[in-house]
Amino acid sequence: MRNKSAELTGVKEIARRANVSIGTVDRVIHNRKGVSEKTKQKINSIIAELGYTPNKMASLLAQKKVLTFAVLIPQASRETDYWTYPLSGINLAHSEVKQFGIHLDIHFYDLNVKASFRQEADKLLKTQPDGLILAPSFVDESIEFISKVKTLGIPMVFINSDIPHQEPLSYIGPDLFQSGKLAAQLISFMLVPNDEMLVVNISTALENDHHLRRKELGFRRYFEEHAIFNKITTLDIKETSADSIETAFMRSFSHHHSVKAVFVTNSRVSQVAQIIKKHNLNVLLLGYDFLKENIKFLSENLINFLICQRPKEQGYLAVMTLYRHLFHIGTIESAVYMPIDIITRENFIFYKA
Amino acid sequence: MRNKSAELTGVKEIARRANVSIGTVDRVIHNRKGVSEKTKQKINSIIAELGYTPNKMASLLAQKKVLTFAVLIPQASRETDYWTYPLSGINLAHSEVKQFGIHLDIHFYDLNVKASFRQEADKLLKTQPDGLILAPSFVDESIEFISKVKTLGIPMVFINSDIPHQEPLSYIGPDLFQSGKLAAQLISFMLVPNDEMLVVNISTALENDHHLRRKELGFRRYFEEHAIFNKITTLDIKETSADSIETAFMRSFSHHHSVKAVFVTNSRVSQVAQIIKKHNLNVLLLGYDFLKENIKFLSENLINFLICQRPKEQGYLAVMTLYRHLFHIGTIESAVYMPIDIITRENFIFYKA
DNA sequence: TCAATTTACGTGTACGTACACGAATCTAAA
DNA sequence: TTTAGATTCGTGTACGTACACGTAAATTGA
Repeated sequence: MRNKSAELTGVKEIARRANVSIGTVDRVIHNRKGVSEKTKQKINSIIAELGYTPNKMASLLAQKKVLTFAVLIPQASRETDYWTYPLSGINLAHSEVKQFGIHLDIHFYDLNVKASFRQEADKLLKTQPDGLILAPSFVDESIEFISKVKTLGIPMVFINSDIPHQEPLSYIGPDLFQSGKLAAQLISFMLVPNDEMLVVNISTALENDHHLRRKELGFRRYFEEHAIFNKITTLDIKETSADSIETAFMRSFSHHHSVKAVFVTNSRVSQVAQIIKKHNLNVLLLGYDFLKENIKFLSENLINFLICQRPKEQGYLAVMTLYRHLFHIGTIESAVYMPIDIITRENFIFYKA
Repeated sequence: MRNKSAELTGVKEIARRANVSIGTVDRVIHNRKGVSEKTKQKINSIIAELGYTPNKMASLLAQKKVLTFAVLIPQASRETDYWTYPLSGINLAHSEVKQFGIHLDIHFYDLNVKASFRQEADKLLKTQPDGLILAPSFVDESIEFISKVKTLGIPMVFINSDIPHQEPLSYIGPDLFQSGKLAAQLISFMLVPNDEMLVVNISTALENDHHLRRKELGFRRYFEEHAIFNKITTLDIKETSADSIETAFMRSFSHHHSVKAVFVTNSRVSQVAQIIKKHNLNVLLLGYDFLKENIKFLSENLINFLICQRPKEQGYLAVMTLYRHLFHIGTIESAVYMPIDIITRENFIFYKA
C-alpha cells in the first residue's frame, strides 16, 4: 500500500461511496449509456462533492491516445522568410507536447498559387486530424475549406489573419487596425507642420490586400483623432519586382517634396529601404516584421521602426491552444490579439521573433 | 492486444532485445546498482539505438510524484502593484502543470524590511522544496540564502533581477543596460540641439539601486556612441514621499531651463507624471513598467513611453523552466533576457503585462 | 569443498483510468 | 411461466513505468 491515507479522490473512492463499481463510475464520467438515472445522479453528486478531476496522466496512459494536429500555412519563400517563425513556434510547442502523444502533420501552400491551397487542404482532410491550425490567407478558398472542417467537427485555430464570421476555436494574431495607429503615433512624435507622409502598400494582384487596408485605415485614423493634418499620400504597388517598386516609389517620391516619413504596410519594407539607401533619401521609414533583411536595414538605421507581432509565439500558442482544448486544460479565449511590438535598432537583439 | 504492431519502444522492448527482464532495464535507466557492466552497456546501447525516451505519463503515474516549487518574491505594496504581474504568471503556469503533480509554496517578503526576506527564506527551506523561484532583491541576504539552497541541491531560477556569479539554473529577466539604451534612442528621435535631459533615480536608501545605475549607464552610453552631446543631468531622490519627490524634482527642473525629456529609471515614473501634470510642464516623459498608475498617465499623454519587460511572462517562464528541468523536457537556457517592450498610448491595450 | 556473502537478475504489484466482455436483473411478449 | 431482449452493472486486463521483494548465480573465505 503506497498511499497510507487520504485516498479521497479517484474513481475508486467515488465507486466506494456510491456502492457501485468503478466501471459504472467510468460510464457516468464519459456519459456513456447503460446507467440508470438514479445512480447517475448519485455518482454525479459525489463527483461534485469531491471536486473530482480525472488524473490526466492515468487517463492518457490508458487511452494510449495519439492526437494529430494538422497545420496549413504558407511556405516560406525567397521573397520572405516570415513563415519560418510561426513554424518554429509550432515546432517548439510540439517538442513540449509530443510526449503526450501529439503528432503534427504540416502542410504548406504557395502564397502565389491559390490551387496549392486547395490541394494541400484536401490532402490534409483525408488524414482525419484531431485539430487544425490554419493561416487563412486566401479568403474564398479558406471559407470553403473551413465549412468542410466544421462538418467534421475538427477544432480549428486561425493564426496570423482572421476571417470574419467563421468562429474558430480561437484566433491568434494581430489587430491590424491598431498596429496602423501605433505606426502613426511613432511618426507623429517627429512630425512638424508641412511634413508629408507616404503610405506604401506592396502586394501582388493575387494576394488579398485587406490586411494592408486595415493598417492604413488605422494609420490615418490616428491623425484624424489627434487633429493632425499633415498630408498623407497612398501608393499602391501591385508589381513586386525590385525594378517596378523602385520606379513606382521614386515617381511618387519626386511628386511630393517634403515627405518626412514612409510607412510600408507589410514586411516588404526592406525593398523600400534598399531604394532609400540607393538614392540616399532622408526619411523616416517604418514597416513590419522581424525578417533578416529588415533587421539588416534596421541596424543600418535605414529602417527606423519595425512593428512586429510575435510570429513565433503565434505558432506556439496555436499548438498549445489545441492541446489545451483537447485535454481540457483551462479555458480557451476565442481571440488572442498579439501584443504590438516596436522594434528598433536598440532592442531588436532581444526580440524573440 | 491494443496496439497491433510498432511495439518498437518501451522498457519491455528493450528488455526483450537484451534478453533481460524489465527490472534490469529499469535499474540501468535509473543508474541503480546491481547490474553487471556488460549487460548495462548492452542495454545502454539498445536504448541509444532505439532513441528511447521514457513515457512521462506512465513514469509520473508510477512514481505518484508530487513536486513542490517554492517561490520567494516581494509582496505587492501600496506603492506599486508590480509584483502582482509575476505572481499572476506564476499562477497561470501552475494551473497548467498542477495536473502533473506540482504544488506551489509561495512566500512574500517586504521590500522595505530586509528581515522579512530572511524570515521567509528560512521558513521556505524547512519545507524541502523540489525547486525554487527567487527574486533576489537584497543582494547580501540573497547570496547567503542561495548558498544554503545550493548545498541542498535544489534547482533555482532567478526572476526580475540577477546576481552575478551565482549560476542559477536559469535567469529570467531584463537586460537593464540595454533597456536604458533603448530609452535613449526613443528620446533621440525628438531631440534638437541644446535640449537637455534629466535622468531621475528614485529609490529608498534601503533598496539596492544597482538596477537604476545600470539603466542610466545604458542611457548615457547611447548618446556617447552616437556622438550626441545634449546635456544630461542625473537627479537622485532617496526619499520617496510625494512631497520630497516634488520638491527635489522641481528644484532640479528650475535649474535647467531647456529640459526636453525626463527619464525615470523605474516604475515610480507616475509620481513624476503627477508633478508634471500639476505644474503643467511640457516635457517628454519615459519610465518603466506596466502599472495601473503609469497606464493612467500614459493614456493622458503625460507619460510618452513606458518600457516594460513582461513581468507576467517572467513568472510564467520561471515555473515552466523548473517544470521542464525536473521533467527533463527540452533544454534549459541559463539566461532568458526578456524582450524590451515599448508601450505607448496606442498599443498598451494589447499589452499582456 | 561448503557455507556465507555479495552480486546479478526476475517477478509481482501498484499507480489511476479506459474499455471490452460478460453477468445479473428487469421488461415485455408469447 | 417461459424466454428473448433490453437494461444495468461488475470484472478483468491493459497502458508503461517504479520499486519492493525474492531468487539464482557468482564470489569469497576457511
